Amino acid sequence: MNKAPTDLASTEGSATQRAYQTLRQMIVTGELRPGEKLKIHGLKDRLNTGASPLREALSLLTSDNLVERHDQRGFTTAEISTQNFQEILLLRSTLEDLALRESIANATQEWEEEVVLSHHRMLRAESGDQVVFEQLHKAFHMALLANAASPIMLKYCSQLYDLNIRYRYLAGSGLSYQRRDVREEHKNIVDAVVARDAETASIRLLQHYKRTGDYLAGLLGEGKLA
Amino acid sequence: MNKAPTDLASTEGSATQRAYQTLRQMIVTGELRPGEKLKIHGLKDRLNTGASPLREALSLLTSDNLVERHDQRGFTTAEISTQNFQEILLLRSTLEDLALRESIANATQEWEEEVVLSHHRMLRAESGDQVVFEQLHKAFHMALLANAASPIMLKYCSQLYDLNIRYRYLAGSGLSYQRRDVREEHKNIVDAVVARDAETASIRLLQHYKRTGDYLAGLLGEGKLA
DNA sequence: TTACACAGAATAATCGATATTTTCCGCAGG
DNA sequence: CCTGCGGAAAATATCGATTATTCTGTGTAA
Repeated sequence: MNKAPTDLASTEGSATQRAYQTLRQMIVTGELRPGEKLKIHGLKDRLNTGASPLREALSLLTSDNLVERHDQRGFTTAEISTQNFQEILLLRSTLEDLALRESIANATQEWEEEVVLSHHRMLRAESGDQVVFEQLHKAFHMALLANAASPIMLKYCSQLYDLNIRYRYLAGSGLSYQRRDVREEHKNIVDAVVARDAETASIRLLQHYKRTGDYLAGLLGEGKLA
Repeated sequence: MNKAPTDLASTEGSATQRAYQTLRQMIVTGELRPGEKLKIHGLKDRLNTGASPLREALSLLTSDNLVERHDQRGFTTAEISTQNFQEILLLRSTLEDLALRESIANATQEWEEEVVLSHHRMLRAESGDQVVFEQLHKAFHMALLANAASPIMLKYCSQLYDLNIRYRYLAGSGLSYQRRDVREEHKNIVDAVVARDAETASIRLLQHYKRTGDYLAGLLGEGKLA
């Protein structure tokens, strides 16, 4: 049980890169609470790395809206609020709608196969570790959009996805009972994509977001976020 | 004549913050060319600051899509391309449309006055220094959106604005002949805002972007970007 | 001629120590 | 009781030097 939280990929990539991945994961999963102060010294020990890579990693996370930088008084994780959540939902819906349509407009066989594959992988991991599942879930959703030749938009979508999933983690796993509906929704999206029906695919994707969004917003409103 | 290019606000704020502002300006105005390698050592001298603040500033710029980070082989400024330009234009149009409508929906007297003021300030600086004018131009456009209670969206709009204006700088000042039309367009947008007519304001704003966009895209296509 | 390997130089990344700034707490004065 | 003012303690930010990595050019062998 004493695997340090930073052991992922012990020496792969730069120290900055490792710190970045680790911190991002810790924030998204709620291991670092919203609004929590991120003290350099403390994290230095926890991730056993130097201050420079740490600060760099935190700077990178700032642009992902996961960390706030307060000049001369350090870093904190981003706060949460219903407003923030609603904004993320709106932006996500807007941008993913665009991206999905572009993706379908450029449809190729490789891309279609990649969508099917990532969907399958996600299904297979459904009963396993939540963190693994969520990674594959993200991979699936990004695969839907990946065929859009718009790097900035995809980057935004990825960021917004993480911001959104953070709320899901904070809500705990009490939402697994929905799994069955969600599964059906995913399946329907894939079907529409394979049929190259952008209109239907988009409507289904947005509904999918709206539903889980409403559910989470409900929890948020009740102050039930852990 | 000794003032280094970094002397702006000699000791105001942190070294990181200063480096960030300076570098951003240098990239946006084209003083640092697209795709140019950003060597830490060289910049250290130019901005006379240490390596740590520099790296941090570059990390921050990465999230603004102005700098690319290549793990273990340094930083470069972002490349330009017509695709990139078109993507920026599309995202900008989409997001600013949303933001402007929200802004108008929340309209207050203070906000309205702020719009009028920033418009006036921009007009006044029209014949002065290009850099000053561009700053006020940005201030005006951001003022239009500022009443939207959506921080992430505003951040994206600000980033996209800078990415866009970079192309304008790269195209040189050969576009000043349009000034008169643009002036009229600005005026019309302000009028629609004051009238709280979201539909008209949005249409005018998007047309405004489309026009300057088409013009710049034309230059880009001809390879005329300095 | 091309492919490969290697050494040396250049550059990036990181660390440890120092300087600077903020925060916190107790105390005096209103 | 509240407010404002030091001054120590903590934390941040920065620097200079060290370490690790990548790049470059040259020579050798197939």
